[in-house]
Amino acid sequence: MCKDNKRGEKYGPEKCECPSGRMTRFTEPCLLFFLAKKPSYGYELMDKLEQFGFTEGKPDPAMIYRTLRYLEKEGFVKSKWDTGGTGPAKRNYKITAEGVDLLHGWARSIRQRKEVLDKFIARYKKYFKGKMPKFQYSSLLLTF
Amino acid sequence: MCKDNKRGEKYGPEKCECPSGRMTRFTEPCLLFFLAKKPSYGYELMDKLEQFGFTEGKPDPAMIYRTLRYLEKEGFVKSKWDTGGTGPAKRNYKITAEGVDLLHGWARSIRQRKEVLDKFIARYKKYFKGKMPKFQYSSLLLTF
DNA sequence: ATCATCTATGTACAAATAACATATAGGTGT
DNA sequence: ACACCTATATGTTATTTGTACATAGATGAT
Repeated sequence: MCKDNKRGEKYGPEKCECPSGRMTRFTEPCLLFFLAKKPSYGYELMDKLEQFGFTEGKPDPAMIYRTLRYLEKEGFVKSKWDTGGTGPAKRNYKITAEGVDLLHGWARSIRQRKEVLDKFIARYKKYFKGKMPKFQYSSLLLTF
Repeated sequence: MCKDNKRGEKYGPEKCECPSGRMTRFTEPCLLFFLAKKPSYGYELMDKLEQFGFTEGKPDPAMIYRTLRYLEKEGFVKSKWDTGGTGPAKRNYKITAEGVDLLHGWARSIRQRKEVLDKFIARYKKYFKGKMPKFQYSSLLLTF
């Protein structure tokens, strides 16, 4: 993410042009997907998220733990303390049938979202073809 | 959007399984794109946004007008009152060179985002191939 | 053995973003 | 005069994410 980003604050006085670089609403489906493949725990899942573009010095732990506890509260995952193995105790999560359903819902939404982005990019390309510039906002990570 | 959606409130007491159906952070790039093609004004732009999936009884006017004023404050667009024509006066917006640059930045981010979504969908498909279910969360619009 | 470091989970608070409700006002048709 | 459509705008709340920090067991080095 752009270090000088003050732009998030759209409705306040700050000023910076770069988009904010969030992984908006993407943590939850990713966690569900990884848990669908294999039970795991927060700290390990944090690393796996890098596969989906959460690359900036690791995804925020707060986000991961919060999301996991939320998912458990709603019955989409279940956890048990795992005191075996090395290091501090881990909270091991398994996905439930409801969680798998939710993941399917997410997949569907993500596909729709992707199609909208495709459409945007197609129109953008069509309009700007030929006059593609060197980008000014170059080092941005994901914006939304 | 799902009418019963109470799920946005993830960290509160409410409960509903459906993703929230927002057009997260997409208004700004869309507005910039339309203005790059042709000067326009808020009310007209509102209609055009439906082309990109803002279908639910029109996108929130507050969102459009606030984004436009934000963009003007930062110099990405400029406006003039247009009192000619029928009906109340319109505030006609034109994109600036800086605005076009910002649009390119957005396009880049959107492309990156799209690639992440592609990757997610590919892995999801690979893992669930064969066992694709009838979706339980069926009537969702865009989630993020 | 105490200190630094890594693993692991978590909370509190603040900032950013979007949604919802409402206000204002000119124009058009009846 | 009235309803209705166009057009812009603001205030407040709800939702989501980010930043900072707290806790604590294990491991290895001095």
